[in-house]
Amino acid sequence: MGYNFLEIEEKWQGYWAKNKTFHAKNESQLPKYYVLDMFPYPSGAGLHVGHPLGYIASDIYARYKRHKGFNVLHPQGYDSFGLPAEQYAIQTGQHPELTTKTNIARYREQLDRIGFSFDWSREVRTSNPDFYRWTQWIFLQLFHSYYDKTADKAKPISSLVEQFEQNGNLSVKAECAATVTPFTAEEWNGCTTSKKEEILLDYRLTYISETEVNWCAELGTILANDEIVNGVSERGGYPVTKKKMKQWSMRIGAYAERLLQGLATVDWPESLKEMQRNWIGKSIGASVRFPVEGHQATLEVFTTRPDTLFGVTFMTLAPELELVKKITTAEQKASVDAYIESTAQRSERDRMANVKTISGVFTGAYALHPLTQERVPIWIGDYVLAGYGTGAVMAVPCGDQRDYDFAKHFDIPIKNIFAETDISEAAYAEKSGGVKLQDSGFLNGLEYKEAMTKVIQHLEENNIGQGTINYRLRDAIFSRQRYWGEPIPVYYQNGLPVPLDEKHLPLELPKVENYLPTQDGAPPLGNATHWAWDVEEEKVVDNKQINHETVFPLEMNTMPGWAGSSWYFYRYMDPHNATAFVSKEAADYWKEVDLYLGGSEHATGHLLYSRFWQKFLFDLGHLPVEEYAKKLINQGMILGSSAFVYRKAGTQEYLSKGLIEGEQVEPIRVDISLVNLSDELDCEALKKWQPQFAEARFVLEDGVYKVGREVEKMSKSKYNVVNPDQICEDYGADTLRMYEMFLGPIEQAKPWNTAGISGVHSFLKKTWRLYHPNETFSVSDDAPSAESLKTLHQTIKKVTEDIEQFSFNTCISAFMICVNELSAQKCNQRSILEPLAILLSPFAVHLAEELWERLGHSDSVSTVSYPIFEEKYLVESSKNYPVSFNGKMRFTRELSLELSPKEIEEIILADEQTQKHLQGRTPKKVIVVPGKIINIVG
RNA sequence: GCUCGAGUGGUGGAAUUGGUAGACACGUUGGACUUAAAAUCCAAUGACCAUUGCGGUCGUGCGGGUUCAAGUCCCGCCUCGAGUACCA
Repeated sequence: MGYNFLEIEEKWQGYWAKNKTFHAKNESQLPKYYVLDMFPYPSGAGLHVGHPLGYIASDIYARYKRHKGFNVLHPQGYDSFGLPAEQYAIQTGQHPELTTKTNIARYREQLDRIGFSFDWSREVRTSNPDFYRWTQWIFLQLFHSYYDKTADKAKPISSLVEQFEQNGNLSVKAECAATVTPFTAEEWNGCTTSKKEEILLDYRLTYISETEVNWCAELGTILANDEIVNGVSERGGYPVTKKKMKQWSMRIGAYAERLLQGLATVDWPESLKEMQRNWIGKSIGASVRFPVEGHQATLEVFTTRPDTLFGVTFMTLAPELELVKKITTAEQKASVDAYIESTAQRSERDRMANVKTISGVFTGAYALHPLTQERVPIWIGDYVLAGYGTGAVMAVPCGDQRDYDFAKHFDIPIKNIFAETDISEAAYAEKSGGVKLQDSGFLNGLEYKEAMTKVIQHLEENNIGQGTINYRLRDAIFSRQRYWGEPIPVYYQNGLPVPLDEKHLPLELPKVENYLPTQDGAPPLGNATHWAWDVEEEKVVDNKQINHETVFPLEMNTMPGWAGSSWYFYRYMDPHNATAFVSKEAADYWKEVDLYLGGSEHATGHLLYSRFWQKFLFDLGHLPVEEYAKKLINQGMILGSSAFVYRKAGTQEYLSKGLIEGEQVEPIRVDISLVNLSDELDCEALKKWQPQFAEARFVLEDGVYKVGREVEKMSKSKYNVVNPDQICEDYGADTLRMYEMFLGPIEQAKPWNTAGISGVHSFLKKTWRLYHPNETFSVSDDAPSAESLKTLHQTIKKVTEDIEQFSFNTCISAFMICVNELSAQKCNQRSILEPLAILLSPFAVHLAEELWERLGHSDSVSTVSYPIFEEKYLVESSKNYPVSFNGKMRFTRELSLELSPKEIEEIILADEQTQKHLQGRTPKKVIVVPGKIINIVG
């Protein structure tokens, strides 16, 4: 009877489904543990071997925690709204709802085959109305809230209204739009309702405003900063330009400081935290106000170097700034307009490519230096970004390289305020180094640090500026001109958004004929005929009924992909709740995610937005903790190994890899299924694969055609996809699971290489044979040998330590050593083999179940809580046994601790160098290996 | 440019965190079993020298340093990967 993995795996997958083995309960006396995977986008291509890597790792840990006696929540679901799902639908010409459904079914089939211990009764899909109802609900909470800077938390907007009614906004410290002007209580109370609404919109945590956005015409939508990579869209790689549009945004900036501080409290990879810190981009400095000569206007700038204020010789504004048009003089108007025009047309990518070229125009206007009253020319230049700070800088060419380059380029004077420095070649940008200020009025003779304090104090006393902290993090744009997303639950009355009442949720996505995105940015929901809100009937009605008195148009933008994924992990706790997004009891019991596994590509997207929503919902008292993921591990990507053939330029002749040296060849990707494990190509199969190879002639080396290899991302278009189903078919899911873990550390990116899989597979066969020594199952009830006990205990120790540290590759090595040793010992004792089956069960999940059953148990091994995983047992069993050597000094390192003083002396006397080193002192501990002293302590 | 991270056999990767470098696996070579193949088992496998007997020398990207002891710590380089990109 051999190891029939196909039969065994099918049997146990059926058993788990039937018995709901992995069903987690919300009531339990056991301690809880929540293991979460980042849920997948159900794209059309199905899973490749890279996708399950993280799921396997988290599954092992979840199963391990169950054995340790925890009530484990290990759910799975689908992020089924958003660009990837929609793009696939567009490509295949099918409705996204349909493609999403079929894709999910395919994913589920593939996932089931790998034997995960997910509790599928808790499955969520972000595109289900039951789910997005609560996404919309959270949106409404944000709409009805503002950020109180004094209390440093979000509060209901009603409490802001109360303050306005009593004191206006003069004493209110709240996060708001930059354009807010001060008003008194009288002024507020005198406002019309719609004026009040307009003002409140500047304070709401989600708000609508005219903003400069990243427009991607190909995708027909705007994109958030984190959806743009290298100036092109992350998805598809299409060009992106700047465009002004009315958009919903999320005031994530209000949480910048807390998002930064919170990182210190979570166990996340340092590199990922660093990415978030950089993205938030905190900088400390000052705001300084420069009056504009001959205008009412004041130019406010942010600078990290207020100490260099006396070095200002010009100002630079971002060309997009409104103020530019107001202050430009008649003579300069033509050139300024031309410059504004040319920068507006440049795509993001052009901008990035031309970072080195210096461009700008003088506006003709002058600012007055707030300390010296000198006239300072105002320029515009595209090296100043409209979106950062106030979109204006005070230029100090002697202290900043960009200002220096700009000044040199346009022949603007440079004033050196740093004593004894040479700035003939470059600016002096150092902050330290004992350089003193000169030509700087009351700052003369001071160094960086003192000058900073003194100048900020001076600015504040004279009301020309103040110490300020600035963040790079910008508010997140929340509207997408796409069909496949959550409808935003608002309608428009008098041009102002009015939220729906909670009781009307979900606002369901309407059916439309044409869901394709448009080039001009008109949302596809514009095609919906049934998309108006009747406030009297309180329901969605036909567009024809819009009358702007009782029936109003509904919002046509939808939410971005990150909306649903920003809170889904709480829905798993209580997935069927119809009255709350999660019940208080469920949230209090499960509390937070204990272990979160996913890729680092979400560092500045999902992982930041979800922390923002978490903090917001925490502020409002809906959630028990401020950070939702205690520990996070990034799994590295599994890459593909593409295969190449080399066509001699202009011919049908294909050269084997070793023959291309010095030849003019063109590498062409071929499907990796046409290549065997030794990189040899099946030439006949290639001819049939694609017509372009039908006439191919192959030039062989050593009788075979060798292909070239290159490691790159796994993708259908690169013909390098390895399908997990095929691996399961050939070797079994247990082999797949163990091999993926054996490949290397989980955090590391690594290419898939099927060549090594036989090692893991034969390990499983060997394990099987351990229980079936003569082809039939047989274990003995005799007492185990000391040797076998030692092997088992060493394995328990090593495996436990390795699982705790997520070092699954070394853990599997330990299993291999264990089984090899037990085989050599001809061990067949139940008292060894039974614990071994349990130990193996998080890894070889199906095999362990089968062995467990054969050992005579009627329950599932997955649910067994066994003392071998308990520390008490572990400590006792983990004592190291002496290892004997045939030398003079037969000690293990552990034993050397027990050397008597006399023995230590003997060892020292035997070694001249040691005597010299010790100089008569007596060591506490001596560590010895055969023939050598390797450590002396004391 | 800036910020992280990494460089170890033919290959993937270990190394108790300063203590016998190369665990485990793949690959390769030889052997056993077999009519044969597959499967399985055994042995060898960092390089170089020696080999009837022991053994020896060099070895963790490069160059220095600390230490009885360095893949691991410090200083200076080189290469690769990731993130970010005029952030004032």
